[in-house]
Amino acid sequence: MSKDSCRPYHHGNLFQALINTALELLQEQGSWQFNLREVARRTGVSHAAPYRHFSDKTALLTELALVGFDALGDALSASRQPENPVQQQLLAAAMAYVAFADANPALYRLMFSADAGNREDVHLSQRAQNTFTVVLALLEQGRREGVFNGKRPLQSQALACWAEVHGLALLAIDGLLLPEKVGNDPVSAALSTLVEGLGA
Amino acid sequence: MSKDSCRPYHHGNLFQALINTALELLQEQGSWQFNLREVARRTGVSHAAPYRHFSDKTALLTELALVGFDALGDALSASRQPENPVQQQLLAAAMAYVAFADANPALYRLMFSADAGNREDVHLSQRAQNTFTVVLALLEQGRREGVFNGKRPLQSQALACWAEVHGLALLAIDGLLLPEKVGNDPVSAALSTLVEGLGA
DNA sequence: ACCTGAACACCGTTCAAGT
DNA sequence: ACCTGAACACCGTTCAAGT
Repeated sequence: MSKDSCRPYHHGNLFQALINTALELLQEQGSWQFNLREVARRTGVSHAAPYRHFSDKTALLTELALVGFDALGDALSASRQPENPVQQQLLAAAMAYVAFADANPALYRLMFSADAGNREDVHLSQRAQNTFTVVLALLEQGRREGVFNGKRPLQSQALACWAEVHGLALLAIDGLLLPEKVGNDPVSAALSTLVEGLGA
Repeated sequence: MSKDSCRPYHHGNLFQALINTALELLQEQGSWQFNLREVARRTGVSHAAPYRHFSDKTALLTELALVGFDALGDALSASRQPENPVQQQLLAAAMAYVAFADANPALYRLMFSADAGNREDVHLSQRAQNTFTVVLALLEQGRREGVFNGKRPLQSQALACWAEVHGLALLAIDGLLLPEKVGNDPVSAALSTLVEGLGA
């Protein structure tokens, strides 16, 4: 995309290049257990170069997770169809969510694993909370329209939705959603069960 | 517990001793990213000794996951109170489930992470399915008693329950259930929302 | 200002020996 | 039959130099 793309870095933006390579490795190896040395190798720099841009392997992983949350946010935005009834909107958002996780399993896992090196990174848990916000908005709309009930606190219902979707995403990623056992569209079926509980 | 517990292994059952040490490290470090060498060290054997009992670090991890599933099964059994109405039983089982995950975060994560080295270990996914079975039984009972509806296929409802509980467990583990935002008992509140969807 | 090469400590794994 | 010690390849990280 830039003027001379034969040797894009070495004095271009190695920062981005490293992130891209790392995303590739994440996808290929199915986990964040790749080595920094190979990231460097694949990017065409010495194994010490990344340390000029990331203090740590953990720092790289954190950056990847942030990219992931942005991408998830974009996917959810893209799936929005405000002209539909709220139930359908909620379903559609949930399907888009699970589809994202299914398409980027290692990235999705990384986003949520305090396991990695993610510790209590404020940025991360805040972005995770943003996902939560999307659900909240739809639930509020549903209540205003009288489609959803107010039996439970709004926050509880939102949490129920998020947990459901998060759980389905992870079960899907880990190959625990066997279609023979659970029907050909387990996700929408399971979600419908939940949405019924929200009905007025 | 055996006759001479001063030096329990060296010629006792090193197999079990290694597993126990590994479980400790798992709990302490909060992830399966400990090293085999330290497991050996803490167990009082050379770093090569474990390879006499486990072909691999992955093999050890798989064993830990199996232990975990057994423990989870025990926890669920212990929480059974057949005299209560089904909704309460379902709630109680779910609470026990989340409590287990909360008490053994790293172990619970390991149990479900294809991430580790768990690959498609048949034993594991089968034990995971067993958890699923418990839910199925309760749902069936609920239907027989006319307390739960049959709007959706049984399998879908069971999946919805499992995903909900799995999702809550992981959100709890990863510290995303902030009590200020979500009430003092987010889990039971979220679950109630789901159970309402099952009502006849 | 950014990158390289050598170096350090450490880990997973193997294997020839030891008891 | 089970364990040890040395050894190998490899990784994360650092740092003195290079441009």
